[in-house]
Order: sequence, then structure tokens, then C-alpha cells
Amino acid sequence: MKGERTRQSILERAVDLASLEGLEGLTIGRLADELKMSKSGLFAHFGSKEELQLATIDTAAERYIAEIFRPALAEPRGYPRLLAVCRAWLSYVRRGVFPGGCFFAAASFEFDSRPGVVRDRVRKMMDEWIHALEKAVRMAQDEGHLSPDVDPADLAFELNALFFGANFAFYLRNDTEATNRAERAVIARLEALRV
Amino acid sequence: MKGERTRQSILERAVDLASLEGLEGLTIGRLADELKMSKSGLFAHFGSKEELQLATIDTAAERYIAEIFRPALAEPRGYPRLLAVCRAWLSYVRRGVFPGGCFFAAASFEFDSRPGVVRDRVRKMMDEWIHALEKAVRMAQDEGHLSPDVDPADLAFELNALFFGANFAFYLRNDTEATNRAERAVIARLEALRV
DNA sequence: CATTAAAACGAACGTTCGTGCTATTTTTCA
DNA sequence: TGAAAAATAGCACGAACGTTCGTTTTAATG
Repeated sequence: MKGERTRQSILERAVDLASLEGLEGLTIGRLADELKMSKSGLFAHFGSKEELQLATIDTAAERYIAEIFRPALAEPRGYPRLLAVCRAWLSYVRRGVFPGGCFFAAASFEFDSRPGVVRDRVRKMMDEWIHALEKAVRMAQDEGHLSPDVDPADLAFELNALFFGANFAFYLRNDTEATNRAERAVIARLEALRV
Repeated sequence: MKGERTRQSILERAVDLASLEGLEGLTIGRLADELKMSKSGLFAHFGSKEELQLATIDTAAERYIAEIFRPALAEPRGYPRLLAVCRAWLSYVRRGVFPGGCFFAAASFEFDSRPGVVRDRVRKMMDEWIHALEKAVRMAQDEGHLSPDVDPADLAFELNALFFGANFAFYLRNDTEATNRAERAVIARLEALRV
């Protein structure tokens, strides 16, 4: 009972720290210090650093879903919901939901060439994300809101690229216009496909 | 004399290693092992890990420029050269010029929220890259090949996003269609702006 | 060929990493 | 309230980290 609460608070911190320092730069000692716990006490919750990393990814996924999907599901399916997902993504960058920028963009580039269970988990999450985007596109087509000619996988690829590009320009280049550029591009692309 | 040659071979290895493990994951001991050198002998070339990281970034930049710009400069300025840069970028992903995927995409996401001279160097390089892209766009406009209505910064943002998106899909998701999707999107966007 | 400077080495420093024990404290529940 | 269980702390470990040092090997030069 108590353990579960502690575990959750450890993971919330771990997510923030990992978004700043990377999943590999995430360190048990530093995490314990920040939480005023002993290394071993914290460690006991996970049994290995790898398990901590996996649990951190899962916790970040919950935050991601809560920020991106939950609000969009309130919109009617089809074009409005698709647009809501896009807007939610850009708002999530602007608001700095993760202090070091999108957790999954960072983890994706950190682990894209590092075989192992951590990479597998990141990849699984990103596969699900892209498939969810494709599904949103397909629904907009099914509702007759969007041209049936566009390949959902292609459009999902493009939208995701604009999101990651906004994250890059915003956090590395401090381009305060980044999310606006991305939003204009998204809307132009979607409006052109609207039927 | 000899030292300069050694230094260069160290840096070439360092670039490859850093593209796989990250600039922070790049380790002097591991690098020395791979090159069958002593840690201290290698270390003496740089004086600190930070200096090694900076030199590694510069070496990666040379490879980047050689792969992306050099071939494009052979094309006539304007639309052909702009398109050549885009094609060069996607080819550079497909051919795995860096074994762990684009060095600068990885470094950008690794250091986007980590103040310090390393971040500053990565940012400087990426600023130059984006400005070069904007310049290519502006030249295409000046030549009368591309609509003057589009903001070069906006278009450069979009193109770069598609490149990074291709790198992401190719290396993390093993989407072999990634570079084709990106190429289709690039061409569709540019053709629509052609005058 | 001898001299000198440059380059590489091996050993050690203090620190931090992840992990394994054992003991102690805190929480839970009959 | 007291026994059992869960959670946390303390301490130690071997390995790896970046870095420093004095020494030895190699290369360049008169």
C-alpha cells in the first residue's frame, strides 16, 4: 500500500529526470538524493536499473496519453478529433509537460540503435502512437471528412514529423515560433485534404 | 605530425561511437579499448572529456557537410539544388552514414535541455544547418523557381522535420518505407510551391 | 647517429555507477 | 496490541568513470 505510493512518486520524478538527462543518464543515486531516500531503499522497488527504466517509460506513457489522447477523445470522431490530437501535441510542447522536452522523442533518438528490452519498450510505445495517429486519420476518412486518397501511414508520418520537428526547434533552438510554424503546416496539410 | 593523424582517427571512431551511444555515453575507456590505445594516451589529445565531445561534434559536422552539401552544390542554384539537398539527406539516412542514425538529430535531442558548451556547439551547428536550408529556399525564390509567398523559415522548418522524422521512423521503427514517405512529402510540398 | 621533443603508456587517484547483503524501522492486520 | 510482513536504511562490493602523474617509447631534426 505504502510501497505503491512511494513507487509512484519515485517514477514521477524519474520521468522528469529522464526527460532532462536521458534514460541512460537517469541514475539511481541522483534519484534517491532528490527524493531524500537511500539508494538501496529506492533500488528495492525495482530490482535493477533496467526495470526502473521500463517502469519509467510506462509512467511517461501514461502522462503522454493523458495529455495527448484524453482531451482529443472529447471531440467528435473524424476531422475534429484528428485536429484536436495535433493541437494537443503542440500545446504539450509549449507547456513543457516534460521539463526536458518530449520524453519519447528523446528516448526514441537515444535508443534507436541500442538493442535491448528498453529499446523494445520505447519502440512498442511509438508504434502504438503512430498507429493511433493512423487510426485517427482513417476515422476522418470513414466519416467522409478527409480525402480517401491519402495513405493514413503517410499522413501519420508527416504529422508526427512536424511534432518532433516542433519539439526540436522549440527546445534546442529556442524558436518560440516553432509550434506556430508546425500548426500552420498541419492545418494547411489537413485543410488541403478536407472534402 | 604523428599526433594529428592519431587524433583524427580517434575522432572518426568517436563520431561513430557517439552516434550509437550518445555524446555522453561516449566513454574514454571504451574508445581507447576499441583503438587499442591506453586511456591516458588518448586523453592527452584532448585534455578533458568536454574537449573530446566538442572535437567530436566538429568532426561529425565535417562528415555531415560532405554528405549533404557537397553533392548539392554541384547542382545549379535554385530549385534543383534545393531538391538535391533534400535527396542527399534522405540518402544519408538510407545509407547509414552514421551507424547509429543522424549524429545531429541524436545530439539535438540529447542536449536540448542540458546547458553547457556542448549544447551550445550542437545548437550552433543546427542553427547553421537550418539557415543553410533557408538560404537554399530563398535562392530558389530569387531564381523565380519557387513561390515568393512562402516564408523560408517555415519551409526550412517543415523540410527539416520531415528529415528528422525519416531518421526516427527508419532507425527506431525500422520502417523501410520511411525515406520514401519523406521523399513523397518533400516533393509534393515543393511541387505545390513551384512557379 | 645523437639529441630532443612529442606521443603513448601504466598505475593510481577519488568518485560514482549498479547491485547485494543484513539490520532496522514502519506499516498492516488478525 | 502484538506478530507478521513490507518498506527503508546502512554498508560494502567490484567495476567503470574522468583525470593526474611520472616514465618509457617513438618520431623528428640537427
